[in-house]
Amino acid sequence: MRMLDLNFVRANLELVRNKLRGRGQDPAVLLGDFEALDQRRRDRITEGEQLKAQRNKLSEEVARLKKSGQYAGAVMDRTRTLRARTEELEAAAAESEEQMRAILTRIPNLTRDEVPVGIDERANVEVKRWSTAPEFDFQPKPHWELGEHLGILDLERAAKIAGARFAVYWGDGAKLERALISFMLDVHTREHGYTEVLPPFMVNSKSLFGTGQLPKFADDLFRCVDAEGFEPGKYRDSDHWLIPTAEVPVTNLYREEILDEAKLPISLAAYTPCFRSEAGSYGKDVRGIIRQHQFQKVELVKFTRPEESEAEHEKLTRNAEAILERLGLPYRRMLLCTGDTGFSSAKTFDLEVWLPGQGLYREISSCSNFEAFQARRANIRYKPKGQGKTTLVHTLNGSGLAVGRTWLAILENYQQADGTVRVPEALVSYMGGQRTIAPRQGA
RNA sequence: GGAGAGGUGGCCGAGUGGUUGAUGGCUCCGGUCUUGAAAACCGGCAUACCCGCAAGGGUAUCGGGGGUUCGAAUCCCUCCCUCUCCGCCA
Repeated sequence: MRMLDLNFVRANLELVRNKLRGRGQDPAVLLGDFEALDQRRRDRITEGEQLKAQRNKLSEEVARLKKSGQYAGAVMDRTRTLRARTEELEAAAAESEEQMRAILTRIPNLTRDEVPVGIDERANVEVKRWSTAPEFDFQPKPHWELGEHLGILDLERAAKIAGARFAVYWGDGAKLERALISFMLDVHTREHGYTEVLPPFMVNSKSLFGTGQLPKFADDLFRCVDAEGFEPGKYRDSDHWLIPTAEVPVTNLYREEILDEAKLPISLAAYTPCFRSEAGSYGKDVRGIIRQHQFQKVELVKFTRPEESEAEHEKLTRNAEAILERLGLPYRRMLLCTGDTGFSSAKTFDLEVWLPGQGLYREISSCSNFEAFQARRANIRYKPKGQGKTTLVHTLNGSGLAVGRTWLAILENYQQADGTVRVPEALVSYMGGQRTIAPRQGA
């Protein structure tokens, strides 16, 4: 189990080192003395296997002797003696393998060459901007004020029943969330060719390894208390973690499978809640519902042939943008720089929605091409026509969209001077014909 | 939770300690035949790693892990998953 292919890393060490530097990471820390470790590993394997070959020969000798009724005791004794030494070498080889595995599973994907080099979001590049930006003749409010005023967003009681970073939606607030989910799924399935799936909201650690959340990002996840704890390097079928995104269960649907080339590309759309511990983001985005332990999301996932993944990445990103456009929400598309691109991704576009209540753009979707990175970890392959060789597929995904952030973007963009909120035209039918969200009676 | 049955290569399915990485069938690939196709026939067809310029050789893998043994797909332990029955439950 590894992330980048060992042979590739070995043959392209300098490239890998450069790509790591591009991400702002120190190759020496991540790779250690790669060549020496690799050489020692190979020496140990070679030696151990030679001994095993010898042992196997002797065992065959025993069989031959016994078959012809001859005495085999002496050979059996020799083999027995070989055993201790063999086991030693095996253990040493296993130790080296583990060292290499630990290194490889922590190397992030190599970013594509067109990804701008930079250490943080300041180096991201704005690719496009789309707007029907609303003009306000009053001071627009942030969504938490609007939500509270309307009686549809209840953060206080959420904190009481679940703790900080949770939300309770009442009345039209709950209805708007549900309308958004249905709207997004309908557009993607009816117009963009995605198949809807409803996966489990918990996954095992093997799945989290497959998409790249484990081992490195265990702290960002909620893990259920199972009999077995978690130790990096040990991935199970039977433990339970809350999903941080539908990407995990949906991409892993085809883990350890060989897909039919005729069915590619496969496009799946899934609604799920997402759970994130948000460790390390204390004090960040504490107001409103920008950053929550639980939020809802409609996720788009694709499995493609390697040569189509770039084109499909653009299509997927356009599919996400279509939702923003249909809802009349101003946004811009950012090409993330090397340092801001996620661990598993080779190239990522973030879509950022305009939030007039706060006067800034906020990420509402992240669309990534993982190329073969996840496919290699999860072992998802297909058999190209004409060649016998099974090949890793490319995987992609993107939010289409984050529902909670869409919800708050609508509040902020469609607010009116009196604090009520207009319902975007595209959602009216999903809201049962309702055109305005007014303060909840009896709130 | 209790009792039982089972997990073998892309798929189906043999195999209960000794040239079994694994019979056979299907799919797939190449070829013969055909105007073309089908059928028929012939041949090929697992993966990873190690050694090697290569040819080739070696090691490991029969759900996962551990054990017994000179030797394990085959025996033992354990975990996971699937199926049947019972109980409980949304």
